[in-house]
Amino acid sequence: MVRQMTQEELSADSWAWRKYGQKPIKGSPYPRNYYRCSTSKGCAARKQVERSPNDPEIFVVSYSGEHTHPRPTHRSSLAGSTRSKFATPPAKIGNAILPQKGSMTTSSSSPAAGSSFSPTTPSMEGEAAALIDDVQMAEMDGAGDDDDENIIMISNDFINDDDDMFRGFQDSDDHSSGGGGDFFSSGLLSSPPWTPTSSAGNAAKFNGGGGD
DNA sequence: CGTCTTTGACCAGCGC
DNA sequence: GCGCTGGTCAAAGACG
Repeated sequence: MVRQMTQEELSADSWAWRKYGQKPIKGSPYPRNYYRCSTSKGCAARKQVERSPNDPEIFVVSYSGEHTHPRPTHRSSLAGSTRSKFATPPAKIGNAILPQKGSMTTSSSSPAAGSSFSPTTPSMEGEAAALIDDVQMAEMDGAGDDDDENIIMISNDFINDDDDMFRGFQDSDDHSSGGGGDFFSSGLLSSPPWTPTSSAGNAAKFNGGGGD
């Protein structure tokens, strides 16, 4: 399953992922990060996260494998799971960072902005989840004719899972509808890139953007 | 102390 | 066979 999501959506992933690798990918200015489910030891679920070359605010996430355990509700038992270190402040990733190709083949240690990020287990679950709920609703409203501009679904299992997950936050929806805008005007994102009105532009960007 | 991230090394697949 | 590329391993250090 391949999915494109924003950093907020990435952060709202309620699974516990442990990073086990990062590699620079040829053709992409951003490295690819490899995560493995750390909730259960024998869980075979994995995901790969890389930034979209066309839009650095969009993360291309590839899921593989199946979780062999139910979705964790609390991760407090994990020692280091609460660390939410955003190494690169996402405020200015939209512009002004044009990665220079050349010297990131072997030495990926250069802390070029956006080279590393940690979407694992943020401490803002409730708010983010409620926000994502709005996102999903917006997708439902605006993406009726255009199937997939930001989110490409290959498997329906995760859709159902997300539905179940978000349904739990429905009751806290009031503050996200009224104050949801504050989230974006507070510096993280000036405007959500996936509003229905801008979907056409995104679709054009992904299809004919000429990224290759 | 347990789990995390980081990061270079290692391995397998592929094209020439 | 060789080199390139992508995926994984594992040691070392950091964090709560």
